[in-house]
Amino acid sequence: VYKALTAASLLGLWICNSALTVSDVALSRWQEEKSDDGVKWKQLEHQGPYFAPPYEPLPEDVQFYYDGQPMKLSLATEEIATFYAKMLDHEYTTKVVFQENFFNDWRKEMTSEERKKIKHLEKCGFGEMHKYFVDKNETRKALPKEEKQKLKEGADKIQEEFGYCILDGHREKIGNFKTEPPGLFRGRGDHPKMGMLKKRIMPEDVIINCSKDSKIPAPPPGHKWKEVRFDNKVTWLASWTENIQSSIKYIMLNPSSKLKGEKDWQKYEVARRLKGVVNKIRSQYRADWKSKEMKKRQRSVALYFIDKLALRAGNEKEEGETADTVGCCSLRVEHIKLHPKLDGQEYVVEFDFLGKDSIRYYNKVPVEKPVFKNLQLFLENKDDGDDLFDRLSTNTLNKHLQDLMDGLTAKVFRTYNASITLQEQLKALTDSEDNVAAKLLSYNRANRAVAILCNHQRSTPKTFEKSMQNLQTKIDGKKEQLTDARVELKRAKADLKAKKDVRSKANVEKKKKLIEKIKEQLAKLEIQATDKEENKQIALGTSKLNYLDPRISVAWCKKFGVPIEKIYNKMQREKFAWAIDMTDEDFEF
DNA sequence: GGTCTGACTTGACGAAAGTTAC
DNA sequence: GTAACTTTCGTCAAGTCAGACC
Repeated sequence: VYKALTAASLLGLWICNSALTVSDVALSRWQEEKSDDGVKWKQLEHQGPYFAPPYEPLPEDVQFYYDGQPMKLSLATEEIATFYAKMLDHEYTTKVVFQENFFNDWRKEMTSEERKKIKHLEKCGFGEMHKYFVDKNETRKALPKEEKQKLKEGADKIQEEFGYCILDGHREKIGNFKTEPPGLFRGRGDHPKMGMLKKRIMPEDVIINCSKDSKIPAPPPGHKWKEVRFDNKVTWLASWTENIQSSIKYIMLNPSSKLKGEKDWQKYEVARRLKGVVNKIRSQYRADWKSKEMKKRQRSVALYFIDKLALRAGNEKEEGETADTVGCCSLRVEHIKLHPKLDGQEYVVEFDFLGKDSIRYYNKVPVEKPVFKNLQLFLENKDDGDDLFDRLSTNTLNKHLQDLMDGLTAKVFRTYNASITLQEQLKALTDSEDNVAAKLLSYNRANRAVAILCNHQRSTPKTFEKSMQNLQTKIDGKKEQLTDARVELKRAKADLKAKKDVRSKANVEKKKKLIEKIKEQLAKLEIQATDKEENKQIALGTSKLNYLDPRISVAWCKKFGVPIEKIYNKMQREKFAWAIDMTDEDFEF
């Protein structure tokens, strides 16, 4: 089996394999082989990144104004001005931090004459430039079909040339093969660096990673790479350091690639191993709630939260460099409230904090008594801004988890709990007698339970109310159709009674069928409306893509005769190709 | 142990593409 | 045929985690 797997993989195929134990064996062998020296590939060849197009100067008649007077800007200054002008109707430009950061960085790039003159942002007139870009956008949208086709062909050609690489003998799609264009940094939430200038990436900034014996990509004419290296222990093809946080950005493979697929598979296998030991781990952390060591108590309470509430680990962050957000280990006193009694429940913890992407986490959770008592203890003599778990770091937590199970880290609990919830919910909600639409509602509801657990929110779509209304109109229309059809059936029946001929009989049957069809359509619409309403502020995509073992979904589809296309779109089917191929209806997470 | 940093995953958002309604 | 709406997908920011170093 292992040989077959390797061979199949080399061909870019996924082994079809129904026996789970067999795939387990294949995986562990693969892991063994992979872990020997950390080698990720033997051969890698690609074209390097596709660079953002150079700045196109504004036409003569589009002007920047200062203090009401038109002012010709140097090219570099003009380019940065256009970044701001383009964003004029975005909320960002109303924020003081954004304005100040932008203005600061902009002035740094000005010529000394410009800097002497341009001293206040509020005297800058970007309006004409803004209008120019809005118009340009509309013109592009209104382009005739053939022109659009030409643009598309141009993009396809670039994708074809830069969008693929050769990895260990097969052609693989690259995820992000373009460098990020220059612009103004858009941090999320209350980000202290929002509005700062994100500089243009040049070939001189880029490190290329490929095989020694491959055709090394040529830098654009007149340029050089920062470095060319041959590191087969990492998976990236190119990288550069970005100037806002000085973090490294990478060009990597598409999720559909073998490399990423195998990694994904491995992730779910780790989560499945957790399933086997989770009860033991749970009794252990319960025991630790009574430990004499403060460190252990904090660790065990934090782990309880991570397990029960699917919180993120919560690494420390550098103050003032990013938005103030937290996860489990970085929770502060101000983020929880303890209620001995609340709404008829005992020992309730009220969480209120900003998590990743500054998404608010708000939850009132009844906890076990020892947890509550411990929290009271942790809070003693602390101020709002102090760490709740002052003796705990994600590092020590993960080291502890590693001791409990090989490969176990805090985030595995999120994967495990998400996947097991999906499996349980699907079991509880699916009725094999239902039609496909109703089964899909059950699937979405199961998916939704996970999204709620993981706190995956979305802002209500701008068109939500309207599209809800439209759907309601459709439903009303269908109802009317149904009433009409019923009247017609009555009429047809009366006709049959009077005439008693074949034609009238056929007509009655026809009307009956029509009613059935309309009823079905109506039910489908009503299900759609329910689904939509329940999904108003919940994002299903993130859990589907990152937390739910796809084999659960594939098995469910097979078991209940739901076409896989109903739950996974094209991209998702490509990403989960490994699971679609190997899973049969009996798969258990 | 703590800190720093490189590599990799996760995440919301919005533009583009696709579909439906008129 | 096109406007209106929905879905998909690319983008890039923001996390997690491990290993090096002290």
